[in-house]
Amino acid sequence: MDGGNAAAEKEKKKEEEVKGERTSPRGSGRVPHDAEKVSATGLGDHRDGGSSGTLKRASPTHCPAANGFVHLDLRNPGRQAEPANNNINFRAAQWRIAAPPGRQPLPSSHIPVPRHRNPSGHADKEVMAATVLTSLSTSPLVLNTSPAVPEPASRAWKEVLSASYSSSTSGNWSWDASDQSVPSTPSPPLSNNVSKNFLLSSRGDDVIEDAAESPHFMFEDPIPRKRKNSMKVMFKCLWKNCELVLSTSLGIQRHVRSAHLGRGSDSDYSDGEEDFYYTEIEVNMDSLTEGLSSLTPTSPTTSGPQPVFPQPHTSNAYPHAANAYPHAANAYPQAANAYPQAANGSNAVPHSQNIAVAGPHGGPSPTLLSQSAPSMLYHIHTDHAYQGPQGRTTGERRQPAAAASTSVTPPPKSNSGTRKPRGDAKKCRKVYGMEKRDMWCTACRWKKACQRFTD
DNA sequence: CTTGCCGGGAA
DNA sequence: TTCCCGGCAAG
Repeated sequence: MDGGNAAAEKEKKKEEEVKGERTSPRGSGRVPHDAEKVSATGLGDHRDGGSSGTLKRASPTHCPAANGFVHLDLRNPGRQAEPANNNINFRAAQWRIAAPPGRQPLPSSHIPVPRHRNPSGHADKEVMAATVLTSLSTSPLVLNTSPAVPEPASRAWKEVLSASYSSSTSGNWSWDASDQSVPSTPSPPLSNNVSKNFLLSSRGDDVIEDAAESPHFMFEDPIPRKRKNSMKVMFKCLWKNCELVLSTSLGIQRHVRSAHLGRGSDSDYSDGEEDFYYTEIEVNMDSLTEGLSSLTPTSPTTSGPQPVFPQPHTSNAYPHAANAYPHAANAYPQAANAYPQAANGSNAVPHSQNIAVAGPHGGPSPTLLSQSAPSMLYHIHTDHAYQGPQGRTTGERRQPAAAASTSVTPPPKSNSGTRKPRGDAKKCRKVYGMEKRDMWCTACRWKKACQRFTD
């Protein structure tokens, strides 16, 4: 009898204790819970300090807008086969020194990535135009900062271009104030539409395509940053029955050329006719990603082939990949190692094969995609990938490289919906009360589903 | 608020 | 495996 009472009392006490404790976390819902878990697993390095710290170390300034462009620089060190651990310092130095002496293959730190990718004449044209535009909007002085190094012509303009980029967006690397004394022609912030479009249409192709080619940068930062303004400019094919949407004008032009105008798919030649067959549209990326998140509840590593839902997939798969790379290269030299895993394990890449499209607005049917050459589809990824940098101006959450390789999100409560509805029947607890807990069915005692009074 | 019980940890 | 409990979510 003692025992029983004691036990009951104890229980009661406990229960009360619990209650007392319970009230406080109330309302916080799952968030803290999950957050806690995340951090516990080491997945969520949600401290800004930690994450951006690495980046900061590499960059002389903390200019947030730089994100989008850092990667341009990052790649060079790699190419030059610099020791990984030297990268940071080396790069930092480069940023300060406009024109390093000697015959560095790539004297300027901001030399754009585009390696030996086959330069399409068209792209050149476009970039040239972009260059002009850019130079118009930035100080001429800035252009001078780009060291005149004997290089192939193509490289020359690229340099100029990149110089402009750097100055107009992340203009304060090191030579900022001193060099550019042209306040009257303020460089457009990265976030504004002009530069955004600009990025998408011209440079986007250039760089992003590269990103696709060298995927080592597509790891890390599995947590897609929140885009504030998630409207994205896309290019939609107007050809009848073809609603292909690509994220780059170049891409859409190629598509039109090859798919509809019957030109060689790789033909560089453009007579401008394509322009009539596509239009610009705005797509709300948020809804895309939202859709995605609900569609891909499981981690890529474990999931098998998934139902094809191309649209959302694209949008999501790439954002983080993209964000990843700007700092990835320097922050995590070993990142390259991590990547292979990601590439193999995750199905992000495979999936993307037929994406290409579609806004949330009940977009084009997937079938249409098949019309377009697969190669086209690349553009969209890359572009999406590129989205990342734009949206993040403040520090964003990053994850250790290791975690990045596995999955994007912590295994979601996959079957949270399966929780069985509460029955009407009174359970042991209610029937017997706390005092007679020993009369409860074991399940009830264990806070499991009651076995005695089932529904 | 109370109650049922899932998910997961400890013994 | 058994037992326990934090905490979510329905009511």
